[in-house]
Amino acid sequence: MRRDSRLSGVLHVLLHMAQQPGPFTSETLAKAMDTNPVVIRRIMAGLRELGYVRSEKGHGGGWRLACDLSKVTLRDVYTALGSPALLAMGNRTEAPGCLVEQAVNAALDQAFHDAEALLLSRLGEVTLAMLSEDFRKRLGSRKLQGMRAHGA
Amino acid sequence: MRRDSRLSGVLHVLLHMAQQPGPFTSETLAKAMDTNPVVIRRIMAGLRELGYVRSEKGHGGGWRLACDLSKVTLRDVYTALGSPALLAMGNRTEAPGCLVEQAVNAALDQAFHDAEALLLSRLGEVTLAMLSEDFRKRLGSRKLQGMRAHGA
DNA sequence: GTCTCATGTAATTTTTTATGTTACATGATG
DNA sequence: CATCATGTAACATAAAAAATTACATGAGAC
Repeated sequence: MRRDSRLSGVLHVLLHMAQQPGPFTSETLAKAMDTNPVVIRRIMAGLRELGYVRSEKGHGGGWRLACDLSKVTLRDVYTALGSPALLAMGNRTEAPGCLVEQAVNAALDQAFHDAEALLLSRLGEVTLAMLSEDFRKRLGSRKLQGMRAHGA
Repeated sequence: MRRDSRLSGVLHVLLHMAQQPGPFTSETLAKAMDTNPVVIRRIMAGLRELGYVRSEKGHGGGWRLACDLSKVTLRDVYTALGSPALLAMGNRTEAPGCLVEQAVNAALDQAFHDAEALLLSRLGEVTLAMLSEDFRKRLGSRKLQGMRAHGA
């Protein structure tokens, strides 16, 4: 099963943008994510509709954060992507006339629903600000490591 | 994201087999599941290795249940399929040198892991016998409905 | 024995969907 | 008005599940 990495990707972009003020062109972001500018625009379009980012055309244009990072959760970002499927498994067929199928679907749906609810709940607990904070902490650690490696 | 329906499919087959003793040919099962006999054999192969079903060649051959339905959980069946991916989303890349990527992955992995654990736990709570029981209950309801429809 | 039936499995094709790419329109700035 | 950047549609690519084809193997039936 191929796994959808758009959420991971867009979070990556947003955190990079949180480190510097300036506007970022799709091309710049695409290079940082090792993908294509059009892919960036496609992903960011959903975020813009919800007001998380802004875009400007022409000279000096590009993408800019337009939200309070402490107010936006990973779940919000997920929603901005169009709420793609969370689970890799599904029922063989909806609208089953077969009673066996109904029994199977009922059992699986229950388990699937619980797992999705938990996942969404977890995503709702983490804000972009928390991620950014985590990133800075890691940055600090790496700097220390580097100093130790050079004999400081 | 295309959703893997093998678990749903194989449960369907097993429950159908639980309703009658006789051996079932791959072709019969395939027809009931509206798929191809080879797909059935492929799916059942994993179950056979774990001893949940047996197969016999030649005249009068076919597939037969070989386990106590009350001892086999949906999680066991899932494992027999080779434990395919449960979640439709994943990290953009493993082994990330980028610290932003590390921060993002850490947050997502936590949420993903929790959801997977819950799903597996739920699947482990349901046995094939329970599903079979649920099916019979539904069968009873439908019969009653039919009788009412005919004015009984 | 050999004919038929059924599984066992490799190889190939189809289908679906995320992703990548090309092309061109629109708008903003110097 | 020339350049830069987004906005999109249209098309190409890639990966994986599913379906299909083809043929080998083994087990009764006659």
